[in-house]
Amino acid sequence: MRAAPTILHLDMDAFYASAEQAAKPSLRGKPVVVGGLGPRGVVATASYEARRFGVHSAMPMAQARRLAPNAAYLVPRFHLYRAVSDQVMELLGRLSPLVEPLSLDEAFVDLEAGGVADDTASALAVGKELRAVIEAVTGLTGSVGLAGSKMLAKIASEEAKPNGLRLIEPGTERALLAPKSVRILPGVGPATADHLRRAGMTTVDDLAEAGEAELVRLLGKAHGGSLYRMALGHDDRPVVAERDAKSVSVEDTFDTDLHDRVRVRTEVERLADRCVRRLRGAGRSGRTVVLKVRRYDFSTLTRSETLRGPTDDPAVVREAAARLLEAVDTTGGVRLLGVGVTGLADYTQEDLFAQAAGERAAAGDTAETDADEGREPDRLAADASEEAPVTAERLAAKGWPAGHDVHHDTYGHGWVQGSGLGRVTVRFEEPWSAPGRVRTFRTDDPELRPAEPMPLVRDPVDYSSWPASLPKSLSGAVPPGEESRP
DNA sequence: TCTGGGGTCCTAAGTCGG
DNA sequence: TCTGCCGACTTAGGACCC
Repeated sequence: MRAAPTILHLDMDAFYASAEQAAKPSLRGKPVVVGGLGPRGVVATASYEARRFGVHSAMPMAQARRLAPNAAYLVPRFHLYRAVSDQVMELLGRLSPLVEPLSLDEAFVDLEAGGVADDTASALAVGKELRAVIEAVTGLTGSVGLAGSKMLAKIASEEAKPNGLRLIEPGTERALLAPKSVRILPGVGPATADHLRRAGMTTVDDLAEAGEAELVRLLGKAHGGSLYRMALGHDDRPVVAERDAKSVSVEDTFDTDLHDRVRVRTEVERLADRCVRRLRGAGRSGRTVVLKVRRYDFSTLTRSETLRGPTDDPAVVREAAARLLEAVDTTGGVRLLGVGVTGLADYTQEDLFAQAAGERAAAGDTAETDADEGREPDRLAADASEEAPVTAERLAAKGWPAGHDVHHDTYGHGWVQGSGLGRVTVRFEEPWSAPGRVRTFRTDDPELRPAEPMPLVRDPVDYSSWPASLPKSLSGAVPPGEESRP
């Protein structure tokens, strides 16, 4: 814990949903839900309007639709969110070399390391300016928390939400935390909270009173120890600029459970290839291959195999994943499959061919069946015959995903409101236009084609000299007295 | 009509070599 | 030679985060 509140936590407000509302004037002020639209989708982000209906992230989409049947339901557009996120992170980078992104919409900044703030007043000033500049540049609002540690800065931004700023003065943290639920501490999820509740602890103060020994007894050395320190308001984790990824993985949940063993195998191979593509894209290789299987009853198991050296060879990963699958009982159906690689190393060219051959030989030694003989023909047959059935409905949804931008030669820029039965409904509007009109076309209308998202802000102010000086258009843009929201 | 996808960290058991 | 101990490593699973 440092003496001045110079750790900043930024959290963009309902990020995906807000970006969609900024891009689509007709959705502003309306409930918007972004997430998977398939039968097994969940909510990624709900706008504040949708939250009033009880919709929140991680909720099954079907449940959200029951709660808010009139909300707009959109597929996430990560390209757009990443572009906005890059703008925001670039601004944060001007404040300090120590910026730690947690996701597309969240980051810690060490203001002291950046030399832009060293006391309460300067930290507050930076927080205010940052919020104003982010809104001017991206058109979106974010909430800022300032405190002497990461934990408290994050709690502060949580309390500032939406669209606010909150500072926790060093020295006040213990009293501030005491009456709150244990759930606000990082690392306390539903399972740990339940564990603690059964031991009679529901508030942070209960944890502090219980003492370290008791928490370690309940939760283990690492978890119990760190929780005790957090309960006292102690958190000296540094802001870490770039940390290397430790694993790469891909997974798919299927709309309906897979029962055919051959199909399961081809899906595992597909996932292995996708995983390796990502691995190579990051310029890494890995030594341990992990297979993840979620069964029909949601029970999940993982199987892993460590190779003799790191690889980025798709054949090696594919074969390891296939070997792991052999040992898994999939009767009853498979809901999700995943393939991952851990034990990452910086990519170095090795004798991959020899390694692939070696793994094949090892598999031949231990397999109970003569899998090697049957494998190749099986795979070819599978590729030819096991194509997923594609309905017209699904094709339409794939071709014109809800929420994506389109251009029509006659009507201009718009976005897909919905599609199906050979029709696609488009609303014609731009981020800075008035709410637009809706028209329906055939899905094969030659004048209609997919389009790139438009920038959310038409005339970005010149902020290139920030934070040395604030652009003229922004000075005075911060409403007075907003910094202390209860 | 349940429950995504991408990660991180921790624990515990078992194995192996010294 | 037997036994115990220790550390490193592998594997599986669970909890948590956004």
